Amino acid sequence: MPHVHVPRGVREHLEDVLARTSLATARAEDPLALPTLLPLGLDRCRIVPLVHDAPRNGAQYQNARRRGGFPTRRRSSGQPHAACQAAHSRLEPRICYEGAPHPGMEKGSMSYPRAWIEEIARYEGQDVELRGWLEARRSSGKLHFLQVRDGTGTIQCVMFKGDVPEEIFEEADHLPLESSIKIRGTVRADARAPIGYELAVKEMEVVSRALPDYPIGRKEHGVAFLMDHRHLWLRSNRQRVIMAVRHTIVKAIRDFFDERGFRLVDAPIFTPAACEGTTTLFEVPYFDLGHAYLTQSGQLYGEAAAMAYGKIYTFGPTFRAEKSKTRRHLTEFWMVEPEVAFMELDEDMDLAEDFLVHIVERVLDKHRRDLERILERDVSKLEAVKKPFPRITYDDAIRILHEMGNETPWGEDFGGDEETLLASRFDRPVIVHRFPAQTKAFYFKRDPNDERLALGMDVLAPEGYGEIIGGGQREDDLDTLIRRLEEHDLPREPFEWYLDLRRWGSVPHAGFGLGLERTVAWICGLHHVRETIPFPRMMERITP
RNA sequence: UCCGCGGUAGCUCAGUCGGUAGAGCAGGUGGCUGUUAACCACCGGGUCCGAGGUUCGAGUCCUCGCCGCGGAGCCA
Repeated sequence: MPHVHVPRGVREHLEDVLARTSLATARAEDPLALPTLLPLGLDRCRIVPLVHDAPRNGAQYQNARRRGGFPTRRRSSGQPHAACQAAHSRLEPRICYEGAPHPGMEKGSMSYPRAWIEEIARYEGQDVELRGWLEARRSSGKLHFLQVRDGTGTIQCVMFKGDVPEEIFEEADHLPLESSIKIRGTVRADARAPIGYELAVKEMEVVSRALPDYPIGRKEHGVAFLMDHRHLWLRSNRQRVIMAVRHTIVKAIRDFFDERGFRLVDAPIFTPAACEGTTTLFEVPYFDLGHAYLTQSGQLYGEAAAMAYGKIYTFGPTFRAEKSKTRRHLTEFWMVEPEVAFMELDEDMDLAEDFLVHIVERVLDKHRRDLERILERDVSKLEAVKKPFPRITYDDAIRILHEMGNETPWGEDFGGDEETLLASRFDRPVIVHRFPAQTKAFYFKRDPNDERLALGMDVLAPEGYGEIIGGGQREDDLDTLIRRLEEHDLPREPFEWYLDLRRWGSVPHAGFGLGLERTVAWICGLHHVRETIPFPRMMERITP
């Protein structure tokens, strides 16, 4: 077998879905890769069509097939599966793994197997039961188009007057939107259907009739209204995709570190004092000990863990009581923070770079179609996220800003405007390093070549999404660190344990923090981070 | 905390110079066998954010207050 390239991500994706379900459907970016997937145990693959795809890969597909590269499942009749034939003629191929029954394929009502819309292609020509919610209805007298959503997707169900009992047809005409239903019929491919498949309805059963006034309509809504109805807004197609991308990013983050041997260490949420001192903390009563604070960073604990286990990451919620009312801020957000012993600033930047490239690749691999079609994201902007990222010093950045007419004086930190300006000079994330020490927290190590500078680095996302990563090398000398605490006017007592890390086997070490919500907003191309988390917590919003 | 914008039907909004409160969607009724945010006809739907003021007359002008949104600072 000739050497063929396995597209990055396909293998991981298949393994991922196979771990989750035993019936997997995955896209193959490059049909030539299929033969190499066989050793993975995918020897029972078949090709199914994606009807709504443009036939742009048809020629490539045909070519691969002539070379005998495609495993094709045949029915017991010996005839190629109808879906395979369709794929052969004009459509982009999909890999479909046939294994043990899907956990969701438990027997549906009345002997119809239950199907999920996400995998509806699998059931073409078969009778199935869908369980979901009535999302929209278009009616044409003796013909209803019922748009049904089951959480994995939306499908058009076609109900002809003669095909169902009269009272069911009447019921379908008046059933309020968002009523929950079980609907049974035959899955068939049809170019007129929005997703290429539709259900020819034979039976419908109402599980719960909704009130007639579902608040979220088919037309536009204001942000405030939608936020008030966040619990219902999550049902929309757009929010479904955003939450799916968030999930993929979380998984990509975990996989990235797990595959590199990092230990996951959970930092506490209740902390005795400020980690960085300057920012505002949420204070909560704590028994006889007075007050505790909600963590604003797991980093100090991450450093302790790195001294114990070498390379670690923390991943959890973080709280900031800053009165920030901007599109980039939440009071509760998720942050992942790797920390590595014996690592210095340059390697820290290498790690951040590999990390972001990995995340973007995984999202593109899994969600390219949804990003383009539902979120209207320009994915070419994401495809540009390749190594190496430009690395500029703070001094360079100031020089560039001055060239562009921004007069930020040396020594000041960058605001949103400066970040956007800088990022606009590059087509991929840009790393800014070696900041003036006074702009950074007490624990940053100084640049041995210039005491005014801290060995910190920020990664600025393109397109004005701002700082998504902040990190750097930590001060590892005991006496210097004690001096820094004094300079920052911080109490020493709560930091004694932290100082211990420098008393017994101190080593150079570095790490960074990545804001999950900002990353999701950037990758999805969202205007505001509040859409990236199911129930955002903001300065003036704590419900729903 | 500061600066800017806004608050009119269930939702999104229009409302001219101060002169009887409007549209689309949603809801209801009827029509239509391939719709794609379906379409067509008809119907119901209002504390114009609140309080006070100017005026013959205030959704509209003025003052104060409340709420929301965006931005700054700070940060991921």
